[in-house]
Amino acid sequence: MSDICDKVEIASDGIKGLQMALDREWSAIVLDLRLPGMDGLEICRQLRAKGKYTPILMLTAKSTELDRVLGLEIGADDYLTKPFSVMELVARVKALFRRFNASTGYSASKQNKVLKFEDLEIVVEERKIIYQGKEIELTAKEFDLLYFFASNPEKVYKRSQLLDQVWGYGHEGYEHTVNSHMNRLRNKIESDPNNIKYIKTIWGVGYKFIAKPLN
Amino acid sequence: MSDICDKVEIASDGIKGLQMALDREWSAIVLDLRLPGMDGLEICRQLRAKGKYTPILMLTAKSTELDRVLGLEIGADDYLTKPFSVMELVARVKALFRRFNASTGYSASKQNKVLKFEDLEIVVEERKIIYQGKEIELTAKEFDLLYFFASNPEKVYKRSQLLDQVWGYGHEGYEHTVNSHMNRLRNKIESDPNNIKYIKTIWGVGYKFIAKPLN
DNA sequence: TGAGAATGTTATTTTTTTGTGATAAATAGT
DNA sequence: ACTATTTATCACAAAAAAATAACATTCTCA
Repeated sequence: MSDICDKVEIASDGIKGLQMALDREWSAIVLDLRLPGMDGLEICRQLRAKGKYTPILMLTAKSTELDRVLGLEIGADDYLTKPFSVMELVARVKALFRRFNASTGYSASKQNKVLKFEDLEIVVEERKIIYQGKEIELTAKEFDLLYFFASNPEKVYKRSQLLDQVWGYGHEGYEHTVNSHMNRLRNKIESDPNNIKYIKTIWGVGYKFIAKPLN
Repeated sequence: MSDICDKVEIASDGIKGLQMALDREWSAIVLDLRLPGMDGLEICRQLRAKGKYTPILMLTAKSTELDRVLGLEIGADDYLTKPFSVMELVARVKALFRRFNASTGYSASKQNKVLKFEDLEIVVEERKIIYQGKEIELTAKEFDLLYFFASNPEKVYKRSQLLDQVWGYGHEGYEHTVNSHMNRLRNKIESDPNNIKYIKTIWGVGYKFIAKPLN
């Protein structure tokens, strides 16, 4: 989140959160429906009733249509159902910024448009990659995984971390699912298996993206 | 300003502003000469050089004749010296609208009135398309969707984004409504379903318009 | 106001993706 | 070299997503 925020603060319960929201000006509020102290809907309702229109992103485990309508009617601006990935959360918060703080917002999304490496280009907005000069089709998960992974070259990720980040916290699944996806990615962007250029296995730990960014 | 505009957006610096001006269609641009990032004159020059003829109202503190002439030569359509009253600004913007969007009161630039692709032409002012040499009837929603969509080739849009942009923010509706419309559009402009030329599905995400603009 | 068109919704079918299990290969420790 | 552990590979079935078609509702305009 640090790439889109100057300052993040967390309230440990609903009542404190409401107080913070009222006391100061925020760019956006991420609000869990299920909270100790005071219910998320109630907070939302009270904020709006008191004339605070800070953009609110509501998080919830319940995903029924009823809840959704209720949440939005009470004044939330967007809504995310658990489990969600960090990427998704960041994207939604960015969207909130764009919608409500127009002047600042436009830049955020246009930044980081293209990740460039030798022989590999990741065009985020177009969700496509260009490998060795030609476009390669990736599935949604493949793209998300590669994009996240390639955003932090040289950093080693454990499989569990990749699951958390790309599949979403709380996602129940096996770690070796990551293997499969890395395998599929390698088939698409590692033309010479004896000379790995991008996706390196860190034995006993996880994976590391090893290409140098060109921009 | 709200009495004369549907939507106003503000760029925080010159470079972002130029990007916004190029990315989308605007009825008019109010441009400050003195800007962080990129000079107003330069923006004006670049826009015109790239074939964007959105009406521009230039604001400036300097009021010498030289600046004025330079500003207009470079392609600004009107000019306002600080300090100015809001009334004056509104009046000038209205005048711009009158001059440039006379009959329709809507679409802006002289250029780009027609989006041209191979086998497909979108005539914005007449809200009609020409596919494979002959005119095809589109309904209102079909046209709006196609027009918005085709204005940004290669960019991937999620269904929710299309709903926001074409149906309007706050529109309550199902995402699969978009599917239906895309389906109908495809029936009209994709004569060979095995060889998609315009409307590509990005599985798990949304849609992308994939034809290359010809102008 | 009423017929026809446009649009939105629902249900069904088709397609694509993706998670998983089985097995093979690779690596590290002894 | 042998074993235990980790990773790669592959095929397949389940799940998810989208296309399609049929239906219902809303909107338009004569």
